[in-house]
Amino acid sequence: MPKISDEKRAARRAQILEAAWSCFQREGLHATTMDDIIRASGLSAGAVYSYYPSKDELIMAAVTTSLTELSGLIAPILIAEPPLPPQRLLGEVTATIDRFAVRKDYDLKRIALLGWTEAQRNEQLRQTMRGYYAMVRGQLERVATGWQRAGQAAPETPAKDIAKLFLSILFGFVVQAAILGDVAPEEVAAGLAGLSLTDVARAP
Amino acid sequence: MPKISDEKRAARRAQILEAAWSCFQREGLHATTMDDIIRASGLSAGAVYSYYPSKDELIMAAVTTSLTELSGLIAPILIAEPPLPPQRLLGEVTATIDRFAVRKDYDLKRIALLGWTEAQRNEQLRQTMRGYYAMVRGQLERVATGWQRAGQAAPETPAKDIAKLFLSILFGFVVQAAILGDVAPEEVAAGLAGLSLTDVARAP
Amino acid sequence: MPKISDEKRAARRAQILEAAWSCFQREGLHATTMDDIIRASGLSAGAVYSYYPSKDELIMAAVTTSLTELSGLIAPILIAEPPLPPQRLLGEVTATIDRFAVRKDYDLKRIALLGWTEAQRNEQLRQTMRGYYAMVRGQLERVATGWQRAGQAAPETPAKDIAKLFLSILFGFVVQAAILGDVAPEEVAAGLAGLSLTDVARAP
Amino acid sequence: MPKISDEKRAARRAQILEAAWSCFQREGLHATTMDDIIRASGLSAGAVYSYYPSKDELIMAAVTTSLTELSGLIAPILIAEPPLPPQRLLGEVTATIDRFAVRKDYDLKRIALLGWTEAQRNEQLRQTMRGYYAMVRGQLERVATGWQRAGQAAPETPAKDIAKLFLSILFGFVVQAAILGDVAPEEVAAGLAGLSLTDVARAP
DNA sequence: GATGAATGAGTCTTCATTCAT
DNA sequence: AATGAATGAAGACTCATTCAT
Repeated sequence: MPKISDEKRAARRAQILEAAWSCFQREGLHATTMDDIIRASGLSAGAVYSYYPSKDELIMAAVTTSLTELSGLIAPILIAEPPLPPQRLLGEVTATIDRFAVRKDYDLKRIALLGWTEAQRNEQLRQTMRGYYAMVRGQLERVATGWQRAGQAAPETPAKDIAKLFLSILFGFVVQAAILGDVAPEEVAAGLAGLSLTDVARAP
Repeated sequence: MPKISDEKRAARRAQILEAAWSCFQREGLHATTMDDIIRASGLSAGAVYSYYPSKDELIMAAVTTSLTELSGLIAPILIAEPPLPPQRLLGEVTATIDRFAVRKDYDLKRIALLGWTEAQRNEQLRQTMRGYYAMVRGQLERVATGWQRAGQAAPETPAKDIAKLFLSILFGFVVQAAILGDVAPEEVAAGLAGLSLTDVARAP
Repeated sequence: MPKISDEKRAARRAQILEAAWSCFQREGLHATTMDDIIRASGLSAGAVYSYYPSKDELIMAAVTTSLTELSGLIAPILIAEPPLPPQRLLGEVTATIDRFAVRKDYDLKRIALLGWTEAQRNEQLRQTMRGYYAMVRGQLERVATGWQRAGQAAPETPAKDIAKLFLSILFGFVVQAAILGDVAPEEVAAGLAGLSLTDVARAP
Repeated sequence: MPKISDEKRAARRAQILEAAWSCFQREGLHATTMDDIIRASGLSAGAVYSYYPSKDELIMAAVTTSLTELSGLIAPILIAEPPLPPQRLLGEVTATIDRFAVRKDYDLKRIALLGWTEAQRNEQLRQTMRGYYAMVRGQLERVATGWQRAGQAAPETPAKDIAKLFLSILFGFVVQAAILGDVAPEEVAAGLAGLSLTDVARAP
């Protein structure tokens, strides 16, 4: 076989990653064997290893790629100017996360949980993840400041704290949906609205 | 040989569980070997196996015991009548979670993440966990109803949604603290206050 | 496609052999991978395999070619009539062996050791090697007879034994130079002279 | 099983080493698989690995143990005072090497060749080996000085050169016996006598 | 003729579990 | 009851070789 084209190479990598995702999500990162992935990918051991030199690299790729792809989808929502009001923003972002299971056998929420757990023992992954979430939290902080300006958040509360609260809600949505399974984006959004008291309070 | 007393037996089980926690949290559930735990416990392989017949049982015990112990600490806060107002409740519960970590070599947040991940592939654990969190959410729903009665939550929002939002915040606090590490209980509580707009709105 | 010329074919074979030598000597016969050789040769896997159909063939070629090339250099020294006296002959032959190593990335002594070791498990190589060394020993026997005629060796000693001793010295020089590294041709020659006692004994 | 006695432990190690020797000598160091050794030892994979933590350690042990055991046998011959005359010494040492196949399936000469080859790529082994042979050569130098005092070697030749020559003969005997197989200790000894010319020269 | 991606049997090593003492 | 040596199935990864292009 002559040299393979770059697209074909990328397609093969994607094919392997797809297989890895599907196995990881079913069995977890460490309980998945390379053989599982190899069989799922439809390729041979050697082929898989020629694209990803070790199981660890595959794990890193599976997790960071998820992170990056999700990032691409969420950023536009966070960047919108003026920012969406709290409940709307929450509804949009959680819906995006929920919808992300674009590919068959791929559920972002499960992968996210796996990645968080793995980050506890994989320093490199931990760093990458921290960088990524720090960035998201930065964007949320900007959004929070916008809310304060728009009278949608208390001005005396540090925007950073609002960002932390909001990020918690997002993370928690992922966990709750993954484990209990009965949480819809609208529900958390409604819950936040219920706790905000905005309407109630404003109704003189 | 004389039969071992029940207390001694319980003490041994605790000793092994302690060892398991410390290893699990450092290495993760699957990357931890029985040998790690055996060495950490200071007992022999045979002894450990006579108390926990398999690694899976040990994993189950480590996770469910955490769940139960935490439950015992949080229940009183949720049960208080009348319920604490939203921000206070959040502050109390997260602080309890945070404090629970103090025990040497034991960090509830890490164990929780491990447990959630494991629940994805262990049906029995998943059921146990669901049951437990469903109960917590039930309590939260009762609390939310209390808030609505007290004018601390919008009455038209389903109490269930408020409970879901609140549980998300708790889960998310655990994740954010485990990964980013720079989140204090007061901060998320303040963030919620900032988003509630209660004071602001009520001002005029 | 045009058939490749015989010279070009021979040049390619030499190029591959050169690459193989350089790898073998660095890593040993079995720890060298075909990929090492392929990369060192600058050719493709397919190309290398079209010249040498297997790793074993390449090993055989690397070892026997060395043997043959060395043979070509040593034969003239052994054939000289009348034969050089013992110490001179030893000096010349070891110097020739030593000099043969100069070629970049090629050290005959290392290759010889590899070949000897491989001959222990490769029957074909063992036969080839035996034939070759039996021939050399035959030449040495002729030389020994010459020495006896010239009064340079005891006439009552079987010439064959002298040949065996002499071949041992040569083999041993290779080993000692390869492992200890601090042995010069003149030194072994001088050592033999010292043990010969010729001058001393003849003195009175 | 309770703690094993030290002797039993040593016996097991010996049993594994024996198995390793027998395989190494048949197949060579790298072509031997751990599975070969495991099967030959009659133990399980885990057991073998609990005594020798890696194949490399086993190789090191196999080679250095040979070196040490041989050392114990040869040292007394070299230390004798006054030293045996050259031919006798050569005869004794080569005979000792030859006889060394104490154990079934163990041939020192083959192991020596394997060790020398391995030392080319294993720095640790190379160092160990150098130290060992440097010591032997030191002893030979002392012997050579004795010969010179006794008029059995030319006094003007550096004793070191005589030692180098002698060590070459020993190494070469090993190689020649391993490859050509038809060399007896007496023959090399006789060959050296024939080259010494002692009797001839002394005749008049 | 040449290329180099793909194959898959085979390698070393680990580790949950057992059981003779 | 307790010990810890032993088991052996299974895991990650390699590498000689092939063959579609």
